[in-house]
Amino acid sequence: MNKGGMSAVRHSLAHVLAAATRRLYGNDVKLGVGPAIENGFYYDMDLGDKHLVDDDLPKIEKEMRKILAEKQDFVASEMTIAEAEQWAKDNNQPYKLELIEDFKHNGTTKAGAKGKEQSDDAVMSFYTNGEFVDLCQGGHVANTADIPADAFKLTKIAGAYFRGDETKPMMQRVYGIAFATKDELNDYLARQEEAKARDHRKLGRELDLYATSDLVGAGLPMFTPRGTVLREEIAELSNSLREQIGFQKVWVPHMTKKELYEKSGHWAKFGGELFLVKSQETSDQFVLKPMNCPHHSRIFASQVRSYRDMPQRYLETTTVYRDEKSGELGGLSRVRSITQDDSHDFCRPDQIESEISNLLSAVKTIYGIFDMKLRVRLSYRDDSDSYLGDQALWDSAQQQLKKAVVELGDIEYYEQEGEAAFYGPKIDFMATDALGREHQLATAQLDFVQPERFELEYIDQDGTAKRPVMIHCALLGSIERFLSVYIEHTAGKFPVWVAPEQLRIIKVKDDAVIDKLMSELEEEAKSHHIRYTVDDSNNSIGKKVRAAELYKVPYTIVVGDKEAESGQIGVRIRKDLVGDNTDESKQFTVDELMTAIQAEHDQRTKLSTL
RNA sequence: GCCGCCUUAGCUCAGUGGUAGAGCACUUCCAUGGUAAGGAAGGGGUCUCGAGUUCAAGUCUCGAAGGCGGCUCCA
Repeated sequence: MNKGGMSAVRHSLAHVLAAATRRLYGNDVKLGVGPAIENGFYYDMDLGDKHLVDDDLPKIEKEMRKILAEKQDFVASEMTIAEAEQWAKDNNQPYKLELIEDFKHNGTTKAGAKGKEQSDDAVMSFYTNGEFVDLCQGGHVANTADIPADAFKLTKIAGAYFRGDETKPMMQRVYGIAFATKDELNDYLARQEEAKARDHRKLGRELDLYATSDLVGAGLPMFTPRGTVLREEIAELSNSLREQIGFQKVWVPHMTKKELYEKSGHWAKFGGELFLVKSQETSDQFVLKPMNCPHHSRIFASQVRSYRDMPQRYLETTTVYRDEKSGELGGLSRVRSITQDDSHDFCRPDQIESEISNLLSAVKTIYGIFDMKLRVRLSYRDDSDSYLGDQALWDSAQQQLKKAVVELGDIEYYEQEGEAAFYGPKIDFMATDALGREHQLATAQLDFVQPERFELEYIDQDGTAKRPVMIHCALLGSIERFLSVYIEHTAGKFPVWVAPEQLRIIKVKDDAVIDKLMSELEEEAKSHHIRYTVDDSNNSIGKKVRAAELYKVPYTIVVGDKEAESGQIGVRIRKDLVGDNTDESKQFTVDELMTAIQAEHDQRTKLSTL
């Protein structure tokens, strides 16, 4: 196999997939596009009235293996555009025809791309393997026998608009994965299994963290006592980090007249996503707040601000409501009630760098505590005129952003033009989880437009009114989405400081002496502010230990005659907390145990000191 | 929103037109226990909802709601 070999294998497999589907379902199968993708390939097909279902995949896969065994050569050929058009018409391939037309007019088949008109003698390339002919740019293996027959698998069927355009017909996309060897395929499948086992929706149920109800509605999760501990510990961490850099808590109501968003410009842009609330008393039209910045800007504007008062830093961890399209909801990662750890920093233009610098160190600290690696993207404007605000302000702000990132040090960053919001440049943080997946969670965005729209001002040294810059920032993004990531990152094995239940006390049997020790343990746990539960149920010890294991409780103790006599307690510590050299016989006195757990609990406070 | 699949006990799931099931969980009883499931009995269902086909519907058809996968990766 030559260089870039897997890409050729995957692309060739897409052709074999289409060829096999045709053999099974006839040449009427209309073809869309069939590229190689990361780890695999897909082909978009339109089977007319026939709809592929999951059970069809093994049949197609079998046919594909037959084609591989036939050792078909991939043969390149060319046609002029006119010949290609005729070929598409003769073979009833409307989607291919559309691609050819695009090529004819733009010199590329890329959707929406603009290029130059092609001359009549321009040619397009075709590839033939066996009886299967396809318009194709190339990048194939020489022969189907070059494709490892035991290292690919069709995985799923999905609907996909032709070229991702929702005005175009919906086709059926068959996905497959493909690797160089069977071992790599199996590794990949094993990783998928691991991801499935860690799925936050599964763990959310098993660990009793959140619940949903049809009566409440889609995308509106509720948090159980355990889940609420998680939420609040994490929110409190974010709050305290921001308080350390001068942010102050504020509070705003959850509904507002829609005029606020007309003024901010959000009504025009996001109106369709707002939940409307109708007053039965007045004619006012209210909405559930979809963001907090307009409110916070009203707090800023509630007094005359001097340059000495700047910056004004507000923080609020609060829920906003957005009516996402129903198909985009799922678990905790996409919801309609979104709790943001929102912050708004109103500062002078010359304060951007120091403010950003503070926020950056808060972000770095919090992801350090979560044990997630961070990568930073600096998103700048490009030369187009789709950005609002003064060019000089943009230039200065972008320089200050970069300076703050560089001075923070020890963090990977890259710059990208054209990725800024229309209202200002921003910094996006990509966090990597334990399975190597990247998630965009924290952001810091500059905003030159809202201060303008709300006519925010402060009085400068020279007595004139100046416009502040607004910085939107969230360390976690949304608590719900963050939790979905964090649950999967930790596989539910939460560090002690955030664990909903830190200690489980299992009672062996009813007995006066044991009960006395139990009371002592409970008193001590309370005075050390440890989150504990007592299991005095009528079950076997083994079963009670198992229950504690399944809940991934960090510390479990069994209290019976032995403990009551010796005053020493053997502690079962969750495996990931002790490493490999498990010393299960380690004995503690009651006081040693409680002090040790409290120390673990307090670790967060120490870590989160900037 | 659109395409496909799914929805049966609190949970995970069997049940292919003819009397609603299992395991776990729950309750009670027995066992008084020693670090990942002790034993027995019991309670629990408008088969998501609505309409239709049929002598008969959990099962077939249509619609709604909810869930899952997907809808940018250059022929």
